[in-house]
Amino acid sequence: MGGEALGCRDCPVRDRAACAALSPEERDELAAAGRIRTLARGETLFAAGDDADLCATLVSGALKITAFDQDGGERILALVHPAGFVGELFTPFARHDVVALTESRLCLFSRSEFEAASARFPSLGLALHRRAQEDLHESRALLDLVGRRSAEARVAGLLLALANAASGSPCHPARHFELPLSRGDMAGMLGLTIESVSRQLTSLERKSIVKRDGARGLDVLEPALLAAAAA
Amino acid sequence: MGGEALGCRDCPVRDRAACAALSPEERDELAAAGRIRTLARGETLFAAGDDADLCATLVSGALKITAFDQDGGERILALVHPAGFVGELFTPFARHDVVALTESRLCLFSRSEFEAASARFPSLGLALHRRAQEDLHESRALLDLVGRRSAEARVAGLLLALANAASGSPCHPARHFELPLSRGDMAGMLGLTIESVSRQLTSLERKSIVKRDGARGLDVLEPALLAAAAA
DNA sequence: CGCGGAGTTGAACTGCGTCAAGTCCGGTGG
DNA sequence: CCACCGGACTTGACGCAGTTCAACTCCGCG
Repeated sequence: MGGEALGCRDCPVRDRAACAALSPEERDELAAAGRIRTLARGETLFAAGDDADLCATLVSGALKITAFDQDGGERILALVHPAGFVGELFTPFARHDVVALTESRLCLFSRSEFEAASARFPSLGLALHRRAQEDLHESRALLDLVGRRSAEARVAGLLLALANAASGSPCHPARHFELPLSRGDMAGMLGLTIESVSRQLTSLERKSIVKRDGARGLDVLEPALLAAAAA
Repeated sequence: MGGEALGCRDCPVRDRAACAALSPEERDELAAAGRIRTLARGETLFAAGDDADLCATLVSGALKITAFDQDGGERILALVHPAGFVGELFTPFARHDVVALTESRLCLFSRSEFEAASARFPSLGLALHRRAQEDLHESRALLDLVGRRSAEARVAGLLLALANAASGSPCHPARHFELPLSRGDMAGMLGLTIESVSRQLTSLERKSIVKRDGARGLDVLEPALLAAAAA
């Protein structure tokens, strides 16, 4: 529960997160209500069914939002990247688990305080609304990726999305990056098995489209072919 | 482009739609900016790439939000039920097609006027935010349904969702209703083929869980078994 | 009456899941 | 330092659920 005070001045997401919509004075006021928390890889922020009394913006690292199908299989519904926001603002209980994929730093608020702030500062509420809309589009993009596409297309599409997220700029993929997801996580996102993901990776490697570098590193050798495979 | 004036007093969704958050005077003011439009089955409200200068709440009928994979296959990303809201508030272009599944009545606004109104009336902006959050949850629920579940579970889950939507109350399914979706639409939502959907329907019927009544009618004989099949 | 679109059904094919080894790697302890 | 272990990942063989392809039925409509 490491609760330090907030240092907004050198926050890496200070002008992309929801709070970037605030004036410096307003932000200071909000910061007084929040605190920093660090999550180790695999640690869960909150679980489905918990009181939804927390919310947070992600400062660094990566989170997953997961559900479980009756037989215990994990389904990943969304990834959260830095500057992303998590927490239920309108429902009494959390609907899904939120778990750190890598060591992560969060800017944590009590939900009631955050709601009060977004009522007081309309620009904050608007920024959150915009963010919810983006989450919706990402969710639909994932839906599109997972529905009725071959295993190769799904894996290629996910790698492309991760490469785009890894390079700061959203439209050209990073040439080299570390996968934040285990094979099991990828399988859970794509609705495949671990084995299928692994096979598709080796297949993409045999075609010289990507190259694995250790368990988690990845080189994108042919971005165009990767995009084509994702079609 | 049938543009009548708005008659909010006897609007069937007057206390469930976003505008229900407004006071009567505020609503009158908003209504002055909007107009009613009727869409025939199959007619499209706007298409991906269009300027996003329109938004609307659905008064009656049903819409689908669709994308197309390269080879022309249709993927349905979401359904819109009465009181639902469509339109991009934060992006310059529409991302997806929006098409009427059945004859539908919409309450139509220009986007700029609607944005102005939601800036002027914070409760309207908040109601839209809440609605976006609900859409997000629905999208994730669909993601969960479509990922790694058997064809039977997907069809059963969709029928259950449609039955719940058809009964006004969201938690007990209607015993009899008309499917707003064609087989092709269902297949497009679930990531299956038309043939698979058809087979699963006959299978559910053989198990006496549902009963088809003409091309579109459906009786839910055993809600509990249907829910079990959707697990 | 004949046409066309939507739906159903059947038979054969195939991509992915399942199961079962096997490999790689980091950590722990002798 | 090496030996051993366990977890994450890879690879192979096989079976099956769902796709594909191809009739065929049903029904509304000109």
